[in-house]
Amino acid sequence: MRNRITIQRVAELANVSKATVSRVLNGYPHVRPEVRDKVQRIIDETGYQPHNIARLLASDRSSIIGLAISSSAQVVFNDPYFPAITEAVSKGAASKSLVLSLFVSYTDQQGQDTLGRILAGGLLDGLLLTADYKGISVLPQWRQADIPVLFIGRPTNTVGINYVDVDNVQGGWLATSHLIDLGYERVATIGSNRNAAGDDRVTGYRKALKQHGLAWDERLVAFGDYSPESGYAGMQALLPYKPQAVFVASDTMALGALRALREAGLRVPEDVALVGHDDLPPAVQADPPLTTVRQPIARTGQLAVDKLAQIIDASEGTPAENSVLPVKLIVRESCGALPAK
Amino acid sequence: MRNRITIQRVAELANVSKATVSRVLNGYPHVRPEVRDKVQRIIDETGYQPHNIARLLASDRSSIIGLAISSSAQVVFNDPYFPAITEAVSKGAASKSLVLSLFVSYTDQQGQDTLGRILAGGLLDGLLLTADYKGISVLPQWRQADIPVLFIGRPTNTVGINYVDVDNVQGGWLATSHLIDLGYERVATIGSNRNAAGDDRVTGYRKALKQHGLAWDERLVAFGDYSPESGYAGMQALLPYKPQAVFVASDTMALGALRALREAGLRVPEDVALVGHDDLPPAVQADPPLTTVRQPIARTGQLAVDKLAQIIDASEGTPAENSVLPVKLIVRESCGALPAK
DNA sequence: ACAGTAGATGAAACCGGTTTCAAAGTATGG
DNA sequence: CCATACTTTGAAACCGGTTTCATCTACTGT
Repeated sequence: MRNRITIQRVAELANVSKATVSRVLNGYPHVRPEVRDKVQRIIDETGYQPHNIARLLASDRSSIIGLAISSSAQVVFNDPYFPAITEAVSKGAASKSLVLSLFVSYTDQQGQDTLGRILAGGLLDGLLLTADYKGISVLPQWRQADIPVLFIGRPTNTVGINYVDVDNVQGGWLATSHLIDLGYERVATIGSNRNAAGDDRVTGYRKALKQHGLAWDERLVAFGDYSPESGYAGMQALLPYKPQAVFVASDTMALGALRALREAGLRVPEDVALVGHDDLPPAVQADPPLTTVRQPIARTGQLAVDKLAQIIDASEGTPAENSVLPVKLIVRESCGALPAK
Repeated sequence: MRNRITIQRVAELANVSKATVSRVLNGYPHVRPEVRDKVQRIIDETGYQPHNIARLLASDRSSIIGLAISSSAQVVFNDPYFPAITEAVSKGAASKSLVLSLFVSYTDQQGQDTLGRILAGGLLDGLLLTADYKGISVLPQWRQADIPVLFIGRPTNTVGINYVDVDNVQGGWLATSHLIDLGYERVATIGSNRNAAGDDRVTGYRKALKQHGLAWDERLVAFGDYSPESGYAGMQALLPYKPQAVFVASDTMALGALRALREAGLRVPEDVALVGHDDLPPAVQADPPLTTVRQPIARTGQLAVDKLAQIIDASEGTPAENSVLPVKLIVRESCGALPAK
């Protein structure tokens, strides 16, 4: 960097020592107001900006957090959930003056190597991980780096790890109860067993059935992998058993399910009612617009950053208190509660 | 960091100086093979990892590049283009051992502040910017930081700035020509004038018309903002003028257009043929699947990283040579060239 | 008026690497 | 066999901040 202004230069101009400038910079006490003002003026006049890297080295803090998005293969950004959470985390980080670095596909070999190297290099103050697949657990890399880690979504096979999650059981329950309350009796589901969220939503479905005195019928339960194709296949598997209503555990799968219904010549909601989950943009665009369960993604992202920052600051007593955010039913046309437009 | 192994410790264990270890680490010459081996052995045994931050400070290189995604309001990650390019850039960065940091919404006030601070702090070696809106130009922040910058997509009002783009003129031309070749005569378009890509696609459309001796009819041209809603509105505006075929300048808008057609009781492609642009996942999921122009997004991302890295390394003679990647027509059902399934 | 203490300040060490430079060692050529 | 050049190596400076610690000043209470 050619001739950047350094703290030394500012100190000279203000006739004080580097230490004093540093104190002003960081708002520390023990500086006389007039000195503080003078230094501040010089800083403003020169447009001095502290050199991040140098600051990091000295303070052993980088103010950089990582967001690692798992996923095998191409699925990554196909589900709009990931972009949404990424955006939310990005904004959360900005609001706390943290820099966000992004790692896509940390589960494949190259991703692991990259991430491992970064972690060992001490660049990151903390790491957020999306727990979107079962089997994600504490990988050796970050166990060794002992860096603060927080999962977004509940990891399945790891205890003592902090996470921020939404209440997926409630999601499944809300959707299913709504359908039952509307009078449907053969209520099916297209769930997923790929991750904890999928399990939870099915649990909510089951809970609602039980509570309303309906029996669990294996043939009315299909499983998918959050892709539209799997929703399509799931619906085709359900059709022979004549469901009156279906809770689809993700909007993305619901789009596939819609297509299967259309191809089978069935109308939504007249012949089969549908409720999705997530309330991502495609839900509104669908034909008919999807009744769905809204996850507070923006809040999830912000909260994840806040909690991670908190863990980083605490450094010692890791506050193992996890957060589960509530979800909310959004009624549109696909469930039959509203008249079609 | 508690008790990390430092270069000093490695040097002691190997009975050499820090300088020598540094040479081994960076593969510099002037180290006797046996010394090199010994140092390497110690490094392996201890699992030593150089401290990134310290290295950065000393070498004035961070190996961190930024990706700034512009956009006002909520639009950001609604168009699957952004997630796709983000993923591509992320992988590109990983393949070059660069760390990627992400800045969403760099055009609003907070985003600008954040980015400005980071740039001035000298944390980033280079910056990639998505040129998705007209009016994005060289902001004072990075002009001052004089950091290497590369646009993804062609910026409209800036010269002498490097960019990587896809051949949008060709895209518009391919789509329109295809429709004309299929025998449609009233070929409309839903374009966009929000960015250079939009302009170019319309230019391609116009070029194809001219080349086939068809007249430009103002009433057959609508403009949108890449949202499904604007595609919907655009199609409604076109319908009174009875287009036989429409080139929609993005798949996302095409989805909206499809909905407008369905609501008008028109079948695709029997009544109106459609060609989209981008070939993002929704194109395949659409009903009917969209004929569209495929942009090589993965390659764009990788190329952008490569070029940025090149500019960073060159430091002096900025190679102002820009790249424009070719696009390709993908024929599916919405254009009527194939029989419906 | 004076001991005691709190506040303000600067010098210097430090963070963990890279890079320069001088010195020592080794090979080459006349 | 000696002058010359080239390779190998380590000591020390350096990158630009933060933090410790000692010193000096000013204020408190008696």
